[in-house]
Amino acid sequence: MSPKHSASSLVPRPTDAELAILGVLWDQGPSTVREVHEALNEEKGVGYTTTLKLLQKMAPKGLVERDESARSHIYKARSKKVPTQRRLVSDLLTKAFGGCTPSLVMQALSAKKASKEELAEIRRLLDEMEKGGRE
Amino acid sequence: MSPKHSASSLVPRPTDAELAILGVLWDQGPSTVREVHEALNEEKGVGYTTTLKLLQKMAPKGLVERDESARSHIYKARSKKVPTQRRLVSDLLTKAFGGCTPSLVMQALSAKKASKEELAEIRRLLDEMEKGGRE
DNA sequence: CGACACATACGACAACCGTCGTATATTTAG
DNA sequence: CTAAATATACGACGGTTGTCGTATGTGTCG
Repeated sequence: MSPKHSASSLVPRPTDAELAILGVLWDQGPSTVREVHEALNEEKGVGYTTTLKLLQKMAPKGLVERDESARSHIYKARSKKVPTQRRLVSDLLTKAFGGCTPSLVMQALSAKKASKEELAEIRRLLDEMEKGGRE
Repeated sequence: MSPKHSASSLVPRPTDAELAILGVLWDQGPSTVREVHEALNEEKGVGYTTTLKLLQKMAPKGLVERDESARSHIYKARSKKVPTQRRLVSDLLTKAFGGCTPSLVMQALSAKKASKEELAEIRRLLDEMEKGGRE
């Protein structure tokens, strides 16, 4: 009953670069530009001002919010991890799989071999799902 | 043994509009621009030359190929459906889920409730997978 | 105090995406 | 044969993305 499914499509879908930044923010929690930049540059080399600009552009979009009270502004993810993931996967589901979930799951499983533990985990999810959700 | 895993990253990842076109081509098989255009316009309204231009741009990228022997050129999907789907889902897996497959599967399942049949289908896939692929 | 490090602001830019208008060639109808 | 219909070619454009250089403000250290 509770109106939990707002889905809130006001926030645009994050681009690849934005998603990378959100990933850092989700991992590390609120961070300065420098912290984000350095976490990002472990992998790939990009200029500091690039990260800065990205974060600046993400704020008005509602993807992050910032606290400017300190000299080094603190950025904080505003779109939460799980809903964002769900949104992205849902998007892919309709655009590339015609809404056919098993097909997507199958491709996901064959794209990267999952460990036994992971397979068991998925099985557990299916049990939960079948118990609760009837169609 | 067989070198099936070329993964062939020469073909770029299709964009949203390109994916919609590929979807039509996958469904209908080789088609003229007009056929693609009209199949597409059942849903959304876009100009004929837009579809044309898209297809023209997709050819040099290797996404489609065309037969110009007839006056109305025939376009044919060059990137196959399943590998493309796998590529897209694999992409999302690394970019948004840190490579954690169960997490992606979970979000997929909660994004759109699957029918009992679909759940059973997925279960069957898991069985196959556990039988064949050991980690 | 003065110089240097560091932070933000912001303009610019090349590449790309989706869109369309228009020009031109070819087929077809009358 | 001429006119309308239909096909492709192609340039252009507005918006977005990711990139950076540079300007400017602000702390800090000796």
